[in-house]
Amino acid sequence: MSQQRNGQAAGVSDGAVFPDLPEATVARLPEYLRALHNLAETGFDTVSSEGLAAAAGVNSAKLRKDLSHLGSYGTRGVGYDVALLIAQIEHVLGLTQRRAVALVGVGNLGHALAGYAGFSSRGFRIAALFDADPGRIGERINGLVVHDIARLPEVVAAEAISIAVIATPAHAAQSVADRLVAAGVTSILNFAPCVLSVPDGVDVRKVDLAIELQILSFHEHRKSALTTLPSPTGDGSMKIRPTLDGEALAT
Amino acid sequence: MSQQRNGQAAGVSDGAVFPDLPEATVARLPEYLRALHNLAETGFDTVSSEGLAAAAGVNSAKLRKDLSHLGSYGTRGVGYDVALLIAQIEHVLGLTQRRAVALVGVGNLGHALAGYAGFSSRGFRIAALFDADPGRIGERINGLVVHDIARLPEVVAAEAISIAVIATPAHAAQSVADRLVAAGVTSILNFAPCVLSVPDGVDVRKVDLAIELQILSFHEHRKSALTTLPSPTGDGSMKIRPTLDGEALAT
DNA sequence: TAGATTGTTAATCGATTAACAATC
DNA sequence: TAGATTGTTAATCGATTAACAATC
Repeated sequence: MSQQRNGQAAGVSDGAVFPDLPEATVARLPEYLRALHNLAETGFDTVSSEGLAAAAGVNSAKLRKDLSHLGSYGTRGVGYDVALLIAQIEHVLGLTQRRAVALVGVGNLGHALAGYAGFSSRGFRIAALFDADPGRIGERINGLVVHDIARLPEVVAAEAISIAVIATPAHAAQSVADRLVAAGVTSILNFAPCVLSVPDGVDVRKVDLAIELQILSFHEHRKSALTTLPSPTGDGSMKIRPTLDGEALAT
Repeated sequence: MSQQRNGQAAGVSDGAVFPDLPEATVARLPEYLRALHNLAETGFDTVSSEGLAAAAGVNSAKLRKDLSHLGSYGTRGVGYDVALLIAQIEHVLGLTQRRAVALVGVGNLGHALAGYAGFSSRGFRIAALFDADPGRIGERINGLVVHDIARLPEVVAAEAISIAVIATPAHAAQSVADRLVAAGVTSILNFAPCVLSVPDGVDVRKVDLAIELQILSFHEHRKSALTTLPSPTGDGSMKIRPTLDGEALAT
């Protein structure tokens, strides 16, 4: 059982059909795509690696390295053709068709995700909603009716769904994942704060909102610990910020 | 201007007060913490690296390496004391006090985040809501009133807020970030699909829901491209899954 | 003591980055 | 041609992993 795909992105073993892409590159391509769409709307036909890198928040060496994995789509001395690069990245990401997505769990967070416009505008169609709560089944959200989760196999097949979003409480998520996999889903975006176990060949990505804040909390904690220490640059200045932590500080 | 903290986690330059933690370790500590709370609830007093690693979805070598950065809190031949390790991780993450968080943008997604129970149960208190839409100001969500964003400085100071969540449309996010920073916020969790530019010393983490699906889409695309290719293991078997992509396949 | 399990070492691997030759 | 910018190289850095000595 694998819990998360890692290392090089899957491709055929001889490398003839598709080049393998480093996972770090795959994770950045969507950001480049978003930046390119912005540039296109602003009227740019062409962009340099420096310009695109700035728009995507990375350095230009990394951007060029990433794009070099896709093949050569830039022109030396000129830059990249915006429309061409958009098409190429959309092709690599498999976004040339709109993908149908199932969403399981229409509570607080799931309800918001069902109405999230960003899914629709960036390559996806929420094709079906599911919940286990009898009180919610039949409810309409954004033009979609909430199905009983028992109907997963039927609806997943009918809508040709291969990607699902789990927005249930943590205690229900593993069971939902099992049922999704049994119904034929092969990619899962998990918002429940728990680890999912899935068979090889199924990809899981996890988004844990509290974990994001906890990582920020760590850095806040570090920053406040620096409050009264002498500057490491040796210029004699002190960083004085009020510490909210009330923690013992080295002096 | 920095857009994202990277590399080793910040600490004092001489390393005397806090050990520096690798960023990859920092990002996993919250997952260990969640797993430990589960174990504690299930009645475990002690857990081995093997057991905790399984619960957190990592391998045990990585877990031990991560924990070794905190100091030595395990007992050879026995394992880790669950309560002690919880306390240690919460201390390192700065979760010994409940941190006040501001949320800006109470539209579709922001409204759900304002009611997200996981923030409250895992170390945070949504202390204030803000929006720019006059139609939403004064609205009550989960017992909190939505303030005019013009009141940011005042409320951030009064509530001692250092962390904020941006859940506005992308076109408003940079301006909101600027105002948050001006008001004294030093950590931002950004749900808007855009790059934020902030001064050094301010940490930004970004969650882009569509990007998560696009990364899964890439892997779906790869999986369907494998459909009719001979097995790389050379056992003569074929991976036959119906391809939904309708894409030209090498044969 | 014997068995179990940690904490650390060292090898490996993947990602980042600066520099620059190639070339438009 | 001269200037600009890509694509690639090679060095560096950080993260992962297996193995095992230390030790409970």
